[in-house]
Amino acid sequence: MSIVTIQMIVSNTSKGHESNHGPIITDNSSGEILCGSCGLVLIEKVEDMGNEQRIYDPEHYMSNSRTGAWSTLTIHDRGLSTVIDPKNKDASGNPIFGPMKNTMGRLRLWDSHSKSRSADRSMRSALQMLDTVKTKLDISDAVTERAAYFYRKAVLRKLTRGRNINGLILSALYAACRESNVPRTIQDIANSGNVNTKFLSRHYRLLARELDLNLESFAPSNFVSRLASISGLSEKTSRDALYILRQAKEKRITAGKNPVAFAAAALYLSALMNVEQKSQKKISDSCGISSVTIRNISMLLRKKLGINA
DNA sequence: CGGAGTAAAAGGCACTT
DNA sequence: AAGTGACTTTTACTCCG
Repeated sequence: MSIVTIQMIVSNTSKGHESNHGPIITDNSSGEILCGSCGLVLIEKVEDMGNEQRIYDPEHYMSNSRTGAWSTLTIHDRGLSTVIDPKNKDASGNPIFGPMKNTMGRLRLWDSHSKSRSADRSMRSALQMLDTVKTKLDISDAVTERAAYFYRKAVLRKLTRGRNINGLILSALYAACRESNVPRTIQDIANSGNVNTKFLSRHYRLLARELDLNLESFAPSNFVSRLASISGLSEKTSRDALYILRQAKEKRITAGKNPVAFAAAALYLSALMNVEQKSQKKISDSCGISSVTIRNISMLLRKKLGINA
């Protein structure tokens, strides 16, 4: 589909939207088309938003790409802003003197004011938070973009009014992780963002409800390698734990329960079988699940899967 | 101490009033 | 907005080897 076609569709469908919209942003995975200046979702479902040409190699791609740098959702103005150079030099590098110097100073001031005091000041702080947490938890750019997208959607729905920005941006990140199956718990994200878990889960529920997000919970197996390395368990043990979890999945006994708890219990059992026993308490301490829960779930696994350990 | 087990409290969820 | 009930998890405790 070409840009021209998209613009035709946009002009036909965007009733109530200003006709002078900015660059059009497309979201290939959800098939949405957003207005680049106000973020309004113009079209909800579009088929085949991929590049028109087939891509054979990077050079070929670059020579066929029609656009400049990717417009990114994770910079508050999508990387389109300009900054007035703080050095008092003109375009050819000669110093600026006298009244012109004062004018430049005033322009710079206005420029920075427009950035820090305008309506998107909160957007800046949100995206800054997103960036720090992304770095702390080693989350990919793709997932972070997705989080920024959710956040922008939340802003459009006016969910930010009177609400905590950190709560929403962190929920957006958690939602993006859930969607992309990047195993980060609410607790992980809450810790990195210096907010408490209850606060974050409250905001996440709000976001999920308002944006009609229906995200699957993580599979227990996602957490096995991480827990194994925290608790210092062997490769063999985590492989066996994965095997246990696969059986548990087949028996459909994991639904509605904390996936981390299942991962922990499976590791506990497989550690027993591999004679590198860790006490329930030790595992519980390192994974943030109570020893009672580990006990209960490992009992459940023993019963349902016939494990004698 | 490690583990099994339990009662009671707390938290979250869907649904109703 | 408060209440209800089914459900999961935690807290705090006892008992056993």
